[in-house]
Amino acid sequence: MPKRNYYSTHPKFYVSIDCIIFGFQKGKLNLLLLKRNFEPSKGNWSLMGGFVQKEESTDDAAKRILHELTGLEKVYMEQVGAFGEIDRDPGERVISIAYYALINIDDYDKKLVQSHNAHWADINKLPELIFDHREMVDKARNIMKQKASVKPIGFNLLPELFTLTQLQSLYEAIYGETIDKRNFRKRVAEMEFIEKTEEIDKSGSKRGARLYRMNGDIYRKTGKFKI
Amino acid sequence: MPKRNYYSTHPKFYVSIDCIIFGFQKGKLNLLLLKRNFEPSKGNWSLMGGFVQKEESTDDAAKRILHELTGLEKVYMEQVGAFGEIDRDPGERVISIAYYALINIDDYDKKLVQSHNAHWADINKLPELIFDHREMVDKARNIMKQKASVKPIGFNLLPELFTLTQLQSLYEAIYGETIDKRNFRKRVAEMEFIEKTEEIDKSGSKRGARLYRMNGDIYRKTGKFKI
DNA sequence: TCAAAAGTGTTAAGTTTACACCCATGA
DNA sequence: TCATGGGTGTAAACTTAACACTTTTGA
Repeated sequence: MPKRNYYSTHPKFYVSIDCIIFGFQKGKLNLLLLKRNFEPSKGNWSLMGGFVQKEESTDDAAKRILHELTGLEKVYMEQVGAFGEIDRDPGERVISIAYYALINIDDYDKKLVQSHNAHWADINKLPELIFDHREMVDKARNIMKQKASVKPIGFNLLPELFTLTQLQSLYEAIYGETIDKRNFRKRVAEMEFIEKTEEIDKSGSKRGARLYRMNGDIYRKTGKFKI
Repeated sequence: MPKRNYYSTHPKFYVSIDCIIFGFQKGKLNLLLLKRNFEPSKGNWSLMGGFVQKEESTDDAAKRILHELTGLEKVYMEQVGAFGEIDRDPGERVISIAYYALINIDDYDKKLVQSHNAHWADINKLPELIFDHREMVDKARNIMKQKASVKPIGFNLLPELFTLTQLQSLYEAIYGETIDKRNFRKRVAEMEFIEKTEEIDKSGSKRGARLYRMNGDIYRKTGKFKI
């Protein structure tokens, strides 16, 4: 069977990317959502999305689309999976690949985000989302939670320097449950790659709290992570 | 922006499915592989694959493609993820979605499998595979291992009635490590949905071994699974 | 009668959980 | 001076891991 025919008897599809963008602020996990200003489903809330182009891999498309919204590069992203129900997009048959991203809420380009009509929403109080975006969010959240318990990906949601209280409240938000402070700090103390710095953060309390830093090199050499 | 234009400015892609088909036999995990009798990469080993069609979801396409090879229906399948590198298929740009399947090696249609030139290969001694199929296999294996430790999906690889020795050797194959027999049986005994039957299997030993059965109804009501 | 797989409990080690008070500081 | 968040250790409960011998039976 010649090449041209082998492939060309089959149909082609639009392939899109949808991004579940996690941020962490004031003790809450948030998602960056767009109010669509185009059809279909104009005026409704959706994930940031876009179409895969000819000259890019799906991973690159996800990076591009995240960059278009946030201005960020080199962001931690993971694929969530492909969503391929026939009528998932009522406008056309589109197969979508979802990715989640973990960003530091201080770093992104606020004007760019505003210009896309995007807003942060508390992950526990999400508005209704278009299509199957809610399903994507739920799947992303589960995958992220699982991974965050076993790999130090959570630090992507924090500034470079953070207090142990911030770190704990991040993990409480990820797991959706409270954690014992003393047990938490005991575990952190055992991880050498969570380094104590000389700096003190006075913004959260009168007394001030020690700032810590994640050291990726130490982690890669020696690290066992478990929170 | 009118519907037709919004979508139609974007390119379309062939979307394929690749199936990682696990079977369990003689204490080993095996994969069902095809020797391709068509271009590209004719004569090389590959996963069973096919193209998504217009009138089917990607999940349905995966079911269809598995059925075409094995004759099986209602098989346990899970998505592994989308593989979207530009040159992953040297013949054409194809985005592939991988699924893994767990089948009982007694049940499939042997003639159909033969007619596709497919063979079982020990997962620890795989031949070289085309394209990015090896990467798909590795990812599928990790996902399956993780899931099998926490949900009773392993039973899909066993006949309806099985001995505890079979069950243990299945989990040893999945984890790639040996398990203590007494500790293993202790854990099994605590799971009410792994039911002892009245039947004895004499094929594996002179003495004979008790046969057990997985009871899905009991699991759904009360089940905690952890091996 | 013996080889081969089936079956069976106990103890030590390690991990996880529960729990309450003092400290430092700015308002 | 006091309200607020920062910081610290111990003991009990539970879970996991290590370990060896007896039973049955067909060849």
